[in-house]
Amino acid sequence: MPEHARNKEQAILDAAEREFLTKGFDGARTTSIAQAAGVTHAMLHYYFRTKEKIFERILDEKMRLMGESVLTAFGSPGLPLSERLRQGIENHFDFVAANPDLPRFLVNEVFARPERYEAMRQRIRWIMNPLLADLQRELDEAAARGEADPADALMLLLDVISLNVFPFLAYPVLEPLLGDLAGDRTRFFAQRKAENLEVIRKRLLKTPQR
Amino acid sequence: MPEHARNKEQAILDAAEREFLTKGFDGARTTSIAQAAGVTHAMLHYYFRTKEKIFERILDEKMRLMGESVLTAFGSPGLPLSERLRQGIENHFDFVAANPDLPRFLVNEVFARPERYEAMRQRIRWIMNPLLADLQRELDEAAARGEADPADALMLLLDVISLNVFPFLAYPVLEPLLGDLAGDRTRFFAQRKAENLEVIRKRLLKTPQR
DNA sequence: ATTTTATTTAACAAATTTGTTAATGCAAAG
DNA sequence: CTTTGCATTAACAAATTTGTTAAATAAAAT
Repeated sequence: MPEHARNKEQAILDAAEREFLTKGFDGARTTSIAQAAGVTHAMLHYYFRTKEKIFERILDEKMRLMGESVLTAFGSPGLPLSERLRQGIENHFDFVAANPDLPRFLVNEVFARPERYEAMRQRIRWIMNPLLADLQRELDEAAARGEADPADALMLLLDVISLNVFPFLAYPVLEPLLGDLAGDRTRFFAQRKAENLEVIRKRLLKTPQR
Repeated sequence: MPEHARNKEQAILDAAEREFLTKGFDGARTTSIAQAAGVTHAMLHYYFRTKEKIFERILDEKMRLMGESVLTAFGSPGLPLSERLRQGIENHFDFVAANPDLPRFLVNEVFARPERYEAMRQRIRWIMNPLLADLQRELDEAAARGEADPADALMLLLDVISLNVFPFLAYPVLEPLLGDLAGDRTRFFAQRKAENLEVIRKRLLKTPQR
């Protein structure tokens, strides 16, 4: 493929990513994408045929990125469990912080059109099930050694992801409540990260109570 | 206002709620709303002028409902802190379970168009700040009595809401990972509720460790 | 009963949006 | 140099979607 074409094709994809990520499929306009990419809107159809096809390219890429982020965040075997979890939470949190509109995009488009998601189910399993099995084994071993309470790996991972992702989704609603942190996005999210680490750390503590 | 008109107006609002909640503002079609309500689409404009105005009615109502749900869930003073939290988590979880597409709707529409939200900032503060202050006082007292670790009320509440809401947002992505729970939505969410209670309970435990 | 007001319908219109197409330019291969 | 194929543009078209309007109908008031 010629160089200048590749550039335009990529320019369109870049513009489409911004447009779809911020406005969703229904809110996105192919003319806006073309304008942002600096091409006539006929070029979009020349390269990608339809709006739907451009969208699929972006959605696939983002789904892959999201799955990969969880995998790379928590996939550090060889470390002690508590350290592995600490690093996993931090890495995952930082990833979400660097891609703050990714979760909303995926939640929306996947939830709104499950048929689009069908193709990904298998892939999600392939990626996540080994990680979950590995994590479960470590959790069981730690519990057997009396270092931690028993825990279900999926539930624990969902705890982490919920705590890491949701504050980014809800930030506009939270911001008026922040008091001295209001307006200071960075400081608020630093505090959230610490809180999430603490919550998960305590979740695993062995406690005789109750 | 005559009875039959009130009925049609209400039928339109009911249909609009379903349409907007499932498809969002951009994806919603006024003709679909009219059809679902059993009226010609001109009636929509007769009663509400514009699509935007119908949407605002729905959005306002849902924002109010959401704020109210948090308030009523956790607003039971007079109980011991741990019991108040337990009831709060359960009530809030049950509310989300009964309105599973509400969070996605609000996250979307509010995040996508912050200008729409401006009017609500003040109201959110009025509703939430007293609750937070009250909860903070109880947390401080419990900590002073040595019954719990110190905690920030807003952070704790955000823990709860994150844990309660996110699994509903992410369910389509989670479902392929559920193993023996796959397909059994009810059982999965029962387990989530128990997990969330446990996470928050442990979050407050006084621990000498670290 | 008549007038007045509110409700409803069908037809229309304007704007937007996605997608097509035919003509043109341009670069490389032969 | 010419031919071939890809890239690009401008103009167009079809479909959709929101909103309007004038006329018809029903209801309420006098």
